[in-house]
Amino acid sequence: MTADGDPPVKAVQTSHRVLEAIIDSGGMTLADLVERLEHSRSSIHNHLSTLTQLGYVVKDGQTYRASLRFLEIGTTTRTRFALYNVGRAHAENLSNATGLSASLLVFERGQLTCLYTAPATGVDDPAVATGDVLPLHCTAPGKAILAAHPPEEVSALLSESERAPCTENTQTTAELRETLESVRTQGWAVDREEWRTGIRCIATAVTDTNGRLHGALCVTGSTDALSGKRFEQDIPGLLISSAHEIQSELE
Amino acid sequence: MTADGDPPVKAVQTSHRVLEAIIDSGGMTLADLVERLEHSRSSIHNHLSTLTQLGYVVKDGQTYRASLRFLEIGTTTRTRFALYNVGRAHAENLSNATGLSASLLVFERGQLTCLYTAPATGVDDPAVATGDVLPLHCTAPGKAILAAHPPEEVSALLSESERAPCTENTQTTAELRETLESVRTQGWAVDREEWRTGIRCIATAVTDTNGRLHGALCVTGSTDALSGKRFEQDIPGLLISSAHEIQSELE
DNA sequence: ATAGATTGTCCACTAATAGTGGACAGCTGT
DNA sequence: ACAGCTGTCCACTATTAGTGGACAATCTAT
Repeated sequence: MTADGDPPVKAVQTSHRVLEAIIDSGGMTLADLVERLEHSRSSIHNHLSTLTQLGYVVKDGQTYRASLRFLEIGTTTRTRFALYNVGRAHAENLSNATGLSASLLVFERGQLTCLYTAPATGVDDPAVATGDVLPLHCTAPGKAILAAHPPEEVSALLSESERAPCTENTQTTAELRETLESVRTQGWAVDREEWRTGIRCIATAVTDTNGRLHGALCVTGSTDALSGKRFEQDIPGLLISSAHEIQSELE
Repeated sequence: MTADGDPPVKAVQTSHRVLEAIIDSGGMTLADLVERLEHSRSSIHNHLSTLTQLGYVVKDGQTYRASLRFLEIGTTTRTRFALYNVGRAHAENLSNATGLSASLLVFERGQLTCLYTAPATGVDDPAVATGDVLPLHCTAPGKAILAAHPPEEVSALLSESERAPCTENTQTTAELRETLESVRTQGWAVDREEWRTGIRCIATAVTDTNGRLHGALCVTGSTDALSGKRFEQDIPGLLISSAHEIQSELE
């Protein structure tokens, strides 16, 4: 899937490398790119002008950056997910009912990507925002997705992503294995500051009426907003019933 | 800018064509692509597996579709816009104050792209949503952007986009020219069902304290929610003051 | 305004490869 | 079992991606 080995069309790969460098530096100049990538200046310039001409890159003064084409394509792609179209309204309701941020997530290419977050009122910068990619091993939605797969596949799924601890609370692989077992019987997964300090999360997998896995639904909040009976019972109850509502509307 | 003529790196162009076909059909099979594009089956398959390996495309059963990588990159790119980071909260406030949907838009590559929409409460599907691309000549934010440019550049900007009428109310180019003049003196632009029937919109350009154009702010609603004194005075007043607040925070 | 740095463009050259068409195995769903 | 489509491989050739260097154009800061 995300196999290594050079792709068949190598020119596309080098354009990809140029793009990657631009993206995760937030904008680079030609000279910077020549320095970072192992290609001649003319070659990089050719790729830059190709990407610019095709609309993927924009030149701001001297620096090149990714264009808003990606946002356009991304939001278009999002509407192809039934989980998004059906689940958005339910995420809003869940957010209102709990006072927490509620997110829809999809498992694709071995990655967990957030399709949509209904932010809690007053929260301008939720921990999980639209477009964010979350680790599988230390987040509630990640565990919910893992638990929805056959146990023998789990280690393969984990090898794709990093398994590095994110906080001092991140579970070890052995702990995780036990946790997944209880997630399967319990029906929901939790994350107690295992990903980000001060952040707790509760999640459940979302399947359609045929049992096909569509993704996950989760609520996120600070540890003090998510504790005690609320954390153990009330919120999970609301979460599960939201997931069931979505399930009945899928397909 | 969006100049024609083949880009220097042609393999990237053909990958681009494959991607385009996939995107605006919402997913295609190999056979379909071979039929639509003028390339051999092996070649298209090579591009498909390259794009898949690099993470831009995903195979669902037999059909290829764009991946959520675009959403990830798109939302990352969005955070590089000061207008987004500063304006989001103001758009929320404006939406609450007016009961309408409020959007932030940016002019890039001759296109007007919506960075963010704060939907009116109860509206699940706003007319202008995040990632949407709007025409310049028949929308309020489009006119606001056009009016922010020197008059002699306007026709060049319009030639990039289509100038086709969208509804029976769409202004002719001559009417538009006069309108832009009054937008410049008045400070805001309107759209009376010129783009979508039943939809009205009011917009203003947003500049920073140095006069640099960052984009536009607009509110959108149904014609019955946007009429009379509200449409002529109240809403424009709120809009302009929101824009001034944003301006003072930019830079 | 001027100087220094960076970028856009062009060129000649070569090793590399994108693209073709066909063949065959593997998978999928009827 | 069968038909249809996909993944993979192959040999071949015209094309081209990539190199390095040169010069003009453009931008930036003094």
